[in-house]
This record gives sequence, C-alpha cells and structure tokens, in this order.
Amino acid sequence: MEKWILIDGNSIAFRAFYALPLLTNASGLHTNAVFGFTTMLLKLLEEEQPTHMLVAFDAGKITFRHEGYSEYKGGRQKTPSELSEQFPLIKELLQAFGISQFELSGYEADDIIGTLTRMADEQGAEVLVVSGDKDMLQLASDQVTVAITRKGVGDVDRYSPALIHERYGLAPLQIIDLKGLMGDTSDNIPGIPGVGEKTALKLLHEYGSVEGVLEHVADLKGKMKEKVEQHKDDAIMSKKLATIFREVPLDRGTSEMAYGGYDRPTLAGALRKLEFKSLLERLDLTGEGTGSTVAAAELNVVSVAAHDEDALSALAAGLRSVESVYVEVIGENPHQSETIAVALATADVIFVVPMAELQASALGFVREWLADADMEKAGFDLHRTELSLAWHGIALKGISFDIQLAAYLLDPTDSTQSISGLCGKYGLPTVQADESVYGKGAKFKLPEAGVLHGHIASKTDAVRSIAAIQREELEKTGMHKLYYDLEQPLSRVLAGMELQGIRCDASVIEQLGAELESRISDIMTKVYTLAGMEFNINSPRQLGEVLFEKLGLPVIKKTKTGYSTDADVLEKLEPYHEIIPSILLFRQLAKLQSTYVEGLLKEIRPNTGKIHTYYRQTIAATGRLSSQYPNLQNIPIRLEEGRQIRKAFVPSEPGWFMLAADYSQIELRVLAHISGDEGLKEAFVQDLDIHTKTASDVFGVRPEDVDANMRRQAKAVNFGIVYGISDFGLSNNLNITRKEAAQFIEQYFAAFQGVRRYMDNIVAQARTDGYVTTLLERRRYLPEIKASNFNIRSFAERTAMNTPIQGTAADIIKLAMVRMDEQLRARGLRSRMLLQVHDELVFEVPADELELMKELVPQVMESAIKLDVPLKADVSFGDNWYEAK
DNA sequence: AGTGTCACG
DNA sequence: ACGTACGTGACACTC
Repeated sequence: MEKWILIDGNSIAFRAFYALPLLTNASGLHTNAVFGFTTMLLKLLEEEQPTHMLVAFDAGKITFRHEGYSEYKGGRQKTPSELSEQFPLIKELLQAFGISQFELSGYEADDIIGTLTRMADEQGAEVLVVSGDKDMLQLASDQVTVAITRKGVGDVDRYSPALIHERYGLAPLQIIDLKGLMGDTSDNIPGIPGVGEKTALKLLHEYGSVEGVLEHVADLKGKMKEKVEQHKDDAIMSKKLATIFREVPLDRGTSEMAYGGYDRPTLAGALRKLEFKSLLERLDLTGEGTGSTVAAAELNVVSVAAHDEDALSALAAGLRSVESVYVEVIGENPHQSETIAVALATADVIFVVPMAELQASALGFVREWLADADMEKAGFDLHRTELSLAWHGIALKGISFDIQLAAYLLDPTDSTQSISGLCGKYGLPTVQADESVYGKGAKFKLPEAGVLHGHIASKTDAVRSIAAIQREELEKTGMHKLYYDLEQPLSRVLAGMELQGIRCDASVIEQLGAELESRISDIMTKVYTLAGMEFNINSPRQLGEVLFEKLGLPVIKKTKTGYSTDADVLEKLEPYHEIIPSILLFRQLAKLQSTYVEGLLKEIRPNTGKIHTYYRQTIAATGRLSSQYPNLQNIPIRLEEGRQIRKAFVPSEPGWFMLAADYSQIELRVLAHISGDEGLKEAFVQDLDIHTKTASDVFGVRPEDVDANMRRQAKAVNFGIVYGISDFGLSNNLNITRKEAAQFIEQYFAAFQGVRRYMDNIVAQARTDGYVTTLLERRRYLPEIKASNFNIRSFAERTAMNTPIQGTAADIIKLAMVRMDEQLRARGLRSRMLLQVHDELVFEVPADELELMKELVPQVMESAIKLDVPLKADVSFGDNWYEAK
C-alpha cells in the first residue's frame, strides 16, 4: 500500500526555528531552522519508509481567507529575517533530498495538504500529516494520521481519530468548531471573547457544533448567553476561517510525489554547503563528493622517485612554470611536524615528491628551486610549510601567494581554512576532506601511496583555482595592498622569529617551581583544614559543593552546569569566610605551576634551550596575531609572583641584552585619529596622561584635583569605550550600579562628542555595508548587526565599534614589524626580533648595538604610519625579559 | 569534546 | 524586558 507523508513546511520551519538556538554557518547565514527541518526529515524517512512525500508551503501573503476577512493573520509579528532567509535553503535542501514540494498562490500549506488527504481517502493511501498546528487535526481519518510536533521538532504526538476523541471528546471535524468558538490569536481569528478551550469543549460536548450552540443560545445563561448572542457572526466567520479548504486546484498528479530516495553525492553536497558536519557523519556521507574522485582521476599525477630519470627530467622542465605548490604537513605544531611530500602543479602534470625522495641528491635541483627567492610560489598555509620544511633542512623562499592567508583577509571570521572547505566556499569542484582520507584522532592513518598522492595532487590542483579567484577578490575589496604589502611579507618575518626562538633558562623556572610547590602544598593543607575535609580544589564542582553546600556561603552567580566559583565571585565572598583568600591564592599559584612552570618547561628544546612559538596569522577576527605551542603572548606580568617567570627569558648569546618596546596607549590614539575627536587628539598631541585627562573631563575637575579613584574609574571608562561600551559592562567592571555607569558614559560622550559621533556612525555604517574596516582596509563582516535578537545585535554593535580600533592597532604593529625586519637586514645588524605581544616587540641585542637599537626600535614603531596624533613607543632593556620593563 | 577558569593585550 | 564588556590560548576537570 502507498504511504504518503505530507509536511506543512512553514509550520515545521517555524517550530524548528524557535526550538533551536541560532546557528550560523561560515558565511553568516542562519541555519537552525534548516537543521531542525533536516533532522525531522531524516527521522521520518527512517521510521516511516514512505512511498510518497511532499512538503507544502504557503504562497503569497493574501489568500482566499482574506477576501471575507481582511484582518486574517493581522497583527502578526513579521517573520524574523533570521528565519525568512532560511526558506530558500530549506527548499534547496528538499531538492537535494529528492522530496517534492508544492505551493500555490492564494492558498496556504494546510489547504494543499487538506486537498491531498481527501485524494488519499479516495485512492486508499495511508497518510501521515506532519505539522506544528493543531488545526490539522480536522484532517484525521481512518487512513490519515496527524502528527503534531511537541517541544521542538524531534518529538511528535500522533493523532488518530480515536486519540482525538480520547483527548478532546470530539470527532476530527469538530476541531473546526472548537476553533470557531475559541478563536486563534496567532491567526487573528476572533472566536467568541471569553471562551477558551475549556468552555468551548463543554459547549461542543453539549451541542455538537457552532451552529448547534447558536441554535440553543436560549438555553445558555448570564454572561455566556450575552457573549454568544453578541458574537454570533464572529463565531460563524471564525469557523469558516478555520476550515481547511480541500478542493485546491492541484495541477499535478499524486505520482509526482513518489519518493525514490536521495542521491548520496547530491545530499552530501547540500549538507556540506550548510556545514552540517554531524549529519554528514551520521549518514556516512563525509567521503561522498561532487566529483572529487573524478577530479583526482582526471589529473595527470606523477609520483617522483629519485631513480626515475624520466620523471626527473619532466620535473626539471616543469619547474619553469609551476602554478601551485602544496606540501602535506602532518601535525598541529609546525615545529614538530612531519612533512610527507612536496607537490607542484604545472599546466599538464602534477608532480608529487615524497619527502624521502626529496632528500636524495638527485633531487637537489628541486630543493634549490624551493630555496630560490626569485621563483614565485603560490600555495596553501606556506607559513606553516616554511617552518616544517626548515626543520627538515629545506628552505622555502619566494612565497608570493597563500590561499589560506588570502581567505582569512577576505573573511577573517570564516573558520573554513582547509583546501576542501575553500573549494566548497568558492564553488569549485570539491576535493576530499583530509579527515575522510586520513581519519582523525587515534584512527589517523596515511593511505597507500597511490591514494595519498592522488589526494595531495587534487589539493595542489585546487590551490591554483582558488588563488585565481582570490586575487580578483582582493582587488575588488580593496585589500590587495594590505595583502601583498603587509600580510604576505609579514608571514616571512614571523617565520624568521619563530625559527630563531627565544632562549629560556630552565633552571630559573625550576627554581620558581620548587618554591611554588611548597607554597601550594601549605595552602592546600590550610584549605582542607578550613573546609573540614579534603577535596580537589581544582574541580569547580567539588569547590562549589564545599563553598555553597557544606559551608553555606551565598550563591552569587551560576553557570549553566552549577555554581560559579570564578575570581569575581570569590572576591565577593571574602567577607563571609576566611577560606576564600586561601582559595584565591591557591588558584593563582596553581595556574603559575601548571601553565607557566610545567607548561613552559615542556616547550624548551633540550639541545638549544630555546622555545619556538608559532604565530597564527589567520585566527583573530580583528587582524591580531595569536601565539601557540606555547602561547608567549600571555606570560604573566600583572602580579609580581607571576612576573618572575619573565626572568627565565634571556638572550641566546652571552653579553647580549633583551630589549622591549611597547606602544603607549595605541588603541586610544587610534580612536583619536579615526574619530577625529578634537579633545582626544589634543590630549595626545600634548602627551597628557590620558586617564587623568579623561577623569578631569568626565568629573569636571582640574587635572591636579583628580584622585587615584577617579583616575581608576576613568581608566575603566576608556577601556569600555575601546570595547564598545555598555552601561551593563562598565557597571560590572567597576562594581557600581548600571545607572551610575550610564551616567559616566553620558558624561564621557558629552566631553568627547567626536567619539560619540564615531560610535554612532560606525554602527550605522556596519548596518549599511554589512562590514567594518580598519585604517588599512582590513574587513570584518558583521551579519548579526541586523539580528532581531537584542543580545546578538548588541554584540555585533560592540564589535563594530571595537574592531576598527583593535584592528588598526594590529595593522600598525604589523607594519612596524615588516619595517623593523627590513631595517635589521639593511643595516646588517645582528640584533633579532623575537616576540610580538600585540603592542610590544621584544628583541635580543648585542651590547654594541644597544644604543642604536634603543633609538631605532621606537623610531620605526612611531613612524610605522602617520596619524593625526603622534604614536609613542617606550623602550627598555635588561639581562632578561623581566628586567626589560 | 565541552566547560570553567585564568593568563595576556 | 532583554543581560555582555573586545581579542586570544592553555590547563584541569568531567562526561
């Protein structure tokens, strides 16, 4: 027998949208309703095994129901844009599933479904109607079951006529009468005022229908009688509106709804586009490409072996016209990675040279080509590649284009950075994802050479296609200068710093570790005594139990899993129990011990005593760098105990010095420049203490009358301004009321009206353009600036205010780094740039260059770019990083 | 793998 | 009414 599934597309999309948190894919599209829709479809397909399937949609705003009642569905909230933008995606998805869909102007989805259920009754098919709307219950019959979603979309109640009778004591068609009496606020159907579900059911059990009730109006009493008499016409009209129309002129046969299953590559493509990775995996579609295997098979791949003279001569000839380079690097940390093979794409051949072959003397000409700065190379993640090859004794120079770096500039918030992901993003034939070829985690395994080389070749091939698209995009978006003159040159500077490494004296750290160990052990004993029991202080859960259950301290804040025990909470608990300071101290020392003593010791290379961090150039949405393995951008400084760690960072040559230079107030100077605020600019021109100046303006006192507390509060306001201020955030930070915070902000904006204008303008601009930019035209897209959800929108607004400031500061120090590197080379200096910490550069300097570098470094930093206010860099030096303060 | 916490700018 | 300050990475714990 035929089994039909008929889905009310609009209703299910609505339910899914409100049931799931807002998901966004890399391009900023919302996908939560699509996701919910998809999971529901999969569940239905699996559980029901339908022979026919159709999703009906409402079409147009005006239906025949408006003819008799123009207010139908009036007063309804507009569909949020986050949902409406998902309907095209749902329709595409249905196509990929091979599920038919239907809409007809002037009719709603339930009318289409109603018409089809009538036909099913006539044809003897079994039907499951799926909707979130209980009106649909009127369609239930012996053959038609109506599934209504319950709590989201995963779960449904299946209504047969028997169940409807059990729940409501009504026949399916009486559902119409029910609604005629009680109305429906969401559709603006009036019904009879004062009649809810309970009263309506009582009336229907007594009189059977709306007409029955109206006939027996004389039997009613009091207010009820009055209401029914008064709203007789409303009830009749409401019933009419609630009646599903079952005679829609469908212009197609039911055979077109036949469901024959989905095409795996097509569905895989659609799910990949939506970034539904979990579903791809669940359906085992991860390896299913849209022609990737075909693409790989069509490529002319030559695996080069040192003894294969034909291949070698072809490769030698090919080196003159290499279009892209790809090196397969395995491992997260490029300083401790494995390079598998180097691949080069020429117009007609892709050469894959396994690492062992590349090391052979016969391949010396390839190594020379790689090291030749005049041979330009376009590739993927060449910063990582340069490091990995360097550790294997092979130099890589002449990097001219990197598709990962370009992708980052084109959209820094897009997390797809793999070649396979970029193919999908730019609409190119997909290559297989690494994960599907290699597996992941413990299952990671390289396949046999044929498959491996084919995969590497397909990626090398893709690189050139992606590069061609991106070069154009960089021009179009005005980011070509930023790319070619700044980011690409910087990549090489970073690699130099990373390979150089920074010397770290293990004995200093070990000494510190020993002291910490004994202090931690003492403090643990004290905490256990005060708590009256032993427990794991490092476990937020156990600590929460001890503090809030055993000791009965007041709960200040909760996390989604339990009690919050962060430093903010603990500070508020200090007056209640003497255990609190000990816990705070334990936390502080434990952090130092685990992250900075044990963590850093693990990163010191035993043979050189150096630490090599890896700067990530494609992570931070604002344009900043980040640092990994280890992170050298968060070495303690604020508290003296932690600051001691810096004593371990020393010059790598005897008699040299550490020299550090940091920008003074770079973000506020940038703000002064881009906002054009006269007062702020003047403050920097005069090189005033900016927090004192702010306090004096905000509190309306003379600068010499600003006390420490006023300055502290002004400093917090300045931070807030840079972060995209809100009264809530400031009040939290200063522990004052929101009202007071709002007052501070208002006073600030009154004093710095140019800043207020900037903040207003940048948000408006983000709304118009969909993105904000830095001084060097770096972009960040902010699709959420148009969100209807207050929180999401507010977050985007703060980001719009902050990103041009933080991002311009990042642009500036990057410029300084490239210039500094040029200067060191041009002047033939031995001094080396080692670290960047957002507004600070750290060098190691021979004694005889110290005086020069003390002048040169700040000079280069201050002249990196010309702003309307001066830039200022402070320089210091010493025997270690601690002393260079 | 996700959460909480905390180090830095 | 809504309920967060911006940007990162590493560690320990928990499931």
